[in-house]
Amino acid sequence: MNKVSKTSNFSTYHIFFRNLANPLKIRIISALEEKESSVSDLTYQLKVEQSKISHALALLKKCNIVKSEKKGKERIYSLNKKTIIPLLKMIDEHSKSFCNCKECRGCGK
Amino acid sequence: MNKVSKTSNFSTYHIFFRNLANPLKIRIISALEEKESSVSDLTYQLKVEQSKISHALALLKKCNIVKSEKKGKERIYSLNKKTIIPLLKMIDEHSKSFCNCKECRGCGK
DNA sequence: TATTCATATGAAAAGTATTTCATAGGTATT
DNA sequence: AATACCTATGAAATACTTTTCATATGAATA
Repeated sequence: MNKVSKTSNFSTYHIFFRNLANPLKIRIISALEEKESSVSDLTYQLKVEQSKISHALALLKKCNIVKSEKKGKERIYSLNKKTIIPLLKMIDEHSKSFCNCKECRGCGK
Repeated sequence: MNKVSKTSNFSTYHIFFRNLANPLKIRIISALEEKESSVSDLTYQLKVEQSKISHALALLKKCNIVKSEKKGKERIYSLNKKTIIPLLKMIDEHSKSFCNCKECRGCGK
């Protein structure tokens, strides 16, 4: 394995990026960027069924994109901003540098 | 849509991160980090069927992770290092900060 | 221009991830 | 301790991605 993967490995990348390749999880990340929320908060804000939110959060937590803490019967989720915000900004920059036409979103045309 | 997504959008993230959530595409990225290569080079280096490589490269190109130029009947692919190298390094850092046990690769335990 | 080499592409099959739905496990409240 | 509320979880169904395989396109060469 070469440079980029010395310290990490393919599975790590896979489990991490899978989350970011999913629109619902990105919506959750966006919501948590604004303010930490409980599962039911997210359910209400995003108008998405509770178990979808829970399943998604479980995967996000697995690679530490979010963390949670108990608060009574609720569970408050918050974004691990340190990595994720700069990372998404990088992609924003990246795609701004290239084509962003409606059809393809980054075709390079 | 909120902060992170002002300049980008869910589709952009999706198409971009989908690539990085795929082991073969990560292998291709790793190979191209070392040196630019033609499709048949990659086919040989990675011991992977040609059409798999081509399909993968097409998706990587779609969001400008790689670019290509013609050279006779070959097509030389190279990595758009500016974004991708720092980005992968960020994930390496991120997962180093957390658990990295064999079973879960980032469970937070 | 026929042939060969390199790459791309379409579509069905195979593989993988998410969604759905029913239900279970905690915690607070009565 | 019964009930209500909040969240998690398992498994089947659905949706999505990648792989496979056959073939097409395009460039070089004999």
